[in-house]
Amino acid sequence: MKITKIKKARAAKIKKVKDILKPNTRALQKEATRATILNSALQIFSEHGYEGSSTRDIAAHAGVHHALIKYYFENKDSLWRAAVSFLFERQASEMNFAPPGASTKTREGRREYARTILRQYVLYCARHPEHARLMVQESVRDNDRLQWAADSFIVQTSRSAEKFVRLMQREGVMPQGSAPAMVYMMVGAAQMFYTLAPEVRRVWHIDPFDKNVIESHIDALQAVFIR
Amino acid sequence: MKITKIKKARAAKIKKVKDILKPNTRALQKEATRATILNSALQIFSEHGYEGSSTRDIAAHAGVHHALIKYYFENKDSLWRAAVSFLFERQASEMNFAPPGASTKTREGRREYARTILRQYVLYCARHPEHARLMVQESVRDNDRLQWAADSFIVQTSRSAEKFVRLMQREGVMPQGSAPAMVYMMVGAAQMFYTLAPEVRRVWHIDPFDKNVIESHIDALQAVFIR
DNA sequence: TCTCTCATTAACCGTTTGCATAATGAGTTT
DNA sequence: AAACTCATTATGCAAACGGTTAATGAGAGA
Repeated sequence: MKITKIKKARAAKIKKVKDILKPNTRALQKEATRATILNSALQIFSEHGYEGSSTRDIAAHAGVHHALIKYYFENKDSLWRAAVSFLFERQASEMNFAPPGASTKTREGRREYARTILRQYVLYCARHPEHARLMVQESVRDNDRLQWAADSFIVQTSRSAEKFVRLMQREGVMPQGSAPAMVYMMVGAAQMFYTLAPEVRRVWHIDPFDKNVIESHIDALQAVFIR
Repeated sequence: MKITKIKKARAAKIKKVKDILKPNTRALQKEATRATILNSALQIFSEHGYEGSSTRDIAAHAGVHHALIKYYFENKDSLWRAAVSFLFERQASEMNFAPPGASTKTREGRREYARTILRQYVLYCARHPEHARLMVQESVRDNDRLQWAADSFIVQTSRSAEKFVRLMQREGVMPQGSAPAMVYMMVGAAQMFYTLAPEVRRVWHIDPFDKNVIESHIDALQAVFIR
C-alpha cells in the first residue's frame, strides 16, 4: 500500500469526522451571521431611529463588514423591515390573548383574565424594550415605513387590543370610555417605564428592569385599569 | 436754496418717518430669524431625532442659509439644547400645578383638583406634541444630552409629578401603588395618543387633535386614574 | 452722502453616508 | 487534489453631513 493511499484514506476519514462534528458548517454560519446582523440592527435602530442609524455602525456592532448588509438584506430599508417583522412575529409568538375558557364565566374570572393579559404585556415590554423603542421612533411622523408597519402589523394588533378593551368594558371590568383612547392609555402606561429606562434610571435612581420593580409596576397598572 | 439742500431736508424727513414706522428693523428681524430657526429645529428634531436631523434640513425648513445656525446657536448640540430649554420653559409657563386653595378641603374638591391637573396636562400634550416626541427620542438611550436634560429639567418636573401623585394617593383620590410607576403610567397614558398621532390616524382613522376626541380622551384618563 | 456694522450668503474642507463592484479565500463538490 | 461555490472583505464613488472662512450688501450712524 502506497503512502499516498494511506494518506488519502486518512484524509477521507478525517473529512467524515469533520462532517459529523460540523455538519453544514457553512449553512449554519450563514444563518448565524444573518441573525447577528438582524440583532445588531434591532439594537441600533431602536436606540438611534432609522435615519440616525448607519449601516456601517450596525455592521460594526455585529462585527462584520458592512457590505454583508447588502448581501443579506439588500439595503437599509429592507433591513429595517426585516427587523420590524422579527419584532412583531416574536411578539405574536410570545403573547397569548386566548381567554382561559371556563374561568371567564364569573366576574372574578374575567378580572383574573384581564390581570393576566396586562401582566403578560408588561413582562413582554420589560423583556424586549427595543420593540416599543423602535416603533415609537417611527410612529411620530408619517412616511412609507409607518404605512407599511401599520398595514402589516399594527392594525392587526390594535384590533386585538380593541376587542380586549371592549370586552372588558362590557363586562364592567374596565372603566368606560373611548376604546382607542383606552388602548393607547393602556399601552402607554405599560410601555413608558421600559422604553424610557435610561431616563428612569437617571431621574429616579431605580432600575425598571429589576424583578421587584417590574412586579410593583404590574400591580399599579392592574390597580389603575381593572375594576 | 439749492435743490440739493431741499433734497437733503426731504431725505432726512423720510428717514425720520421710516424710523417711526420701522424702529429697530434690524434688531427685530434678527430676533425673528432666531425664533424661526428655533421653531424649525423643534419640528425637525422632534420628528427625526437628534442624529437623524441635519442642520441643513433645519435651515432649509426655516428658509435661511445653514451657516446662520452657527451664527445664532454656535453648533448643532447647542441648538438642540436651546430647543429643549424652550420646550420646558414654555411648559412651566403654561402648566399651573397650584391647588385651587380652599376647594381641596373636601374630597370632591380634591378630586376636582386632580381632574383639572390631568385635563391641563392632556391639553398641553395635544397643543405641543413636539415636546413629548423630542424627549422620547432622546430618553431611549443614555448620553450627554439626556444627562443634561435630566439635570436641567426632567428631575424637577418629575419631583412635581411625584408630589402630586403621593398627595392624591394619601387622600385616596388615586389608586395605591409605586409612585414612580404611577407617574410614568399617567404620563404615558396622557402623551401616547398625541405623540403617536400619525400612527393613530393611519390605524384608527381618527384625528387625535380633534376637539371632541381630546375631550373623550380626557374623560377616559380621568375615569381610569381618579377615584 | 458716505462710511461702518453686522445679518446673511457663497464657497470650501474633511468626514461619513448608502450603495455598488471587484477581489479573496475558506468550505464544498467531484 | 483540483475545480468550484459563495460567504466575506477590499475598494471606490457620489451625495450629504457638521463646521469654517471669506465675501456681500442692506440698514445704522456720522
